[in-house]
Amino acid sequence: MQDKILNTLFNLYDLTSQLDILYKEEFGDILTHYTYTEMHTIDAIGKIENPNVTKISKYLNLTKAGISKTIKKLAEKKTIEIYKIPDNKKETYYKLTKVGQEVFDKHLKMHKNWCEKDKTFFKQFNKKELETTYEVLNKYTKALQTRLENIKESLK
Amino acid sequence: MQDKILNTLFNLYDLTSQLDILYKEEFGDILTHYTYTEMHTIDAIGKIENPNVTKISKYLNLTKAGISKTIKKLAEKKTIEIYKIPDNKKETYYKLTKVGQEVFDKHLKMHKNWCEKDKTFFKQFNKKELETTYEVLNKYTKALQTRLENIKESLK
DNA sequence: TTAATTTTGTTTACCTGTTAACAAAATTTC
DNA sequence: GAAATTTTGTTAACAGGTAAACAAAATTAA
Repeated sequence: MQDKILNTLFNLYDLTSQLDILYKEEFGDILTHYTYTEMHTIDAIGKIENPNVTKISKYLNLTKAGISKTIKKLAEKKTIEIYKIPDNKKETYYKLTKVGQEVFDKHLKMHKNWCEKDKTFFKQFNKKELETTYEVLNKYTKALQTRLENIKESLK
Repeated sequence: MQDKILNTLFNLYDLTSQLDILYKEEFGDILTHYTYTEMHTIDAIGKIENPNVTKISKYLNLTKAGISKTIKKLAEKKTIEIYKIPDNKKETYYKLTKVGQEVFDKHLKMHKNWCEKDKTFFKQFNKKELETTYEVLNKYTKALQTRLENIKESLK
């Protein structure tokens, strides 16, 4: 049974990458002009307060170098705007343009729609079942985390 | 609770990419000279019967172009050997060299060790709990698959 | 207030993957 | 058996990520 669970987790993992590919296509219209990463960067800029490269990269778990490049492309596409704050020559901030905001809204709407489907799906299970599933998954995640820490430690 | 489950799944997903990074490092020695993809290609060559580019790419869910490049590097490193079968000028086959076999064995050993830890971990749950978890995950995977199909269909 | 350190963001060189175009070989069709 | 199609594997151009080196600015320490 344990093997079955791990296998299913692997399948889920695999599915997610397919979702990634289709993700942006589901929108149609303007959204098809953005890659997966660009979409997420737009989303981050829409959600983070006074977003700069450092904050975005932390939010998306990507390097500053990577974000720096994506930002550049989005600025060229006029999806975002660059601005500076007086008395701060170091940091650069970004905000969505009108087009950027449209993309952001559509993305959000789509995301909500997706969550709605999830909600309907999970109704078939009772509280106990969901709690058990959560417990197993959560404990497994924590166990993996510990193993990971140990490996990192032993590499020092 | 459903949100908690999805969140945990996301964390698991994120963890896996970290595992990817550390994966090869846990071996030490010769294994540190191989990237994650190279390791998996070596593994595939060791496991597939008469492996060629096409078979390996299907096995690893990567494109033939990608495998073609990895193969080239592994051959340069003398980890694998290229061979042809008489009366077949089209297909090219690969096999592990002595070094390659060592890497393969070590990788296998490490993998078994990993599974052993999983086995120990899952002992804390009873049959019922594991079955419930499996059912939820499996059904969710299938539901996602269906959604994915529908999106693909609507894009045609 | 100067010096040392940290933070910020960019550029460079690289890695690993993709799609698309291709040539060569094998297979199928007629 | 010739022609059309499919299979096989390579290459080229590109996408999107990384680490490392860097300059400029801000902060901390002395």
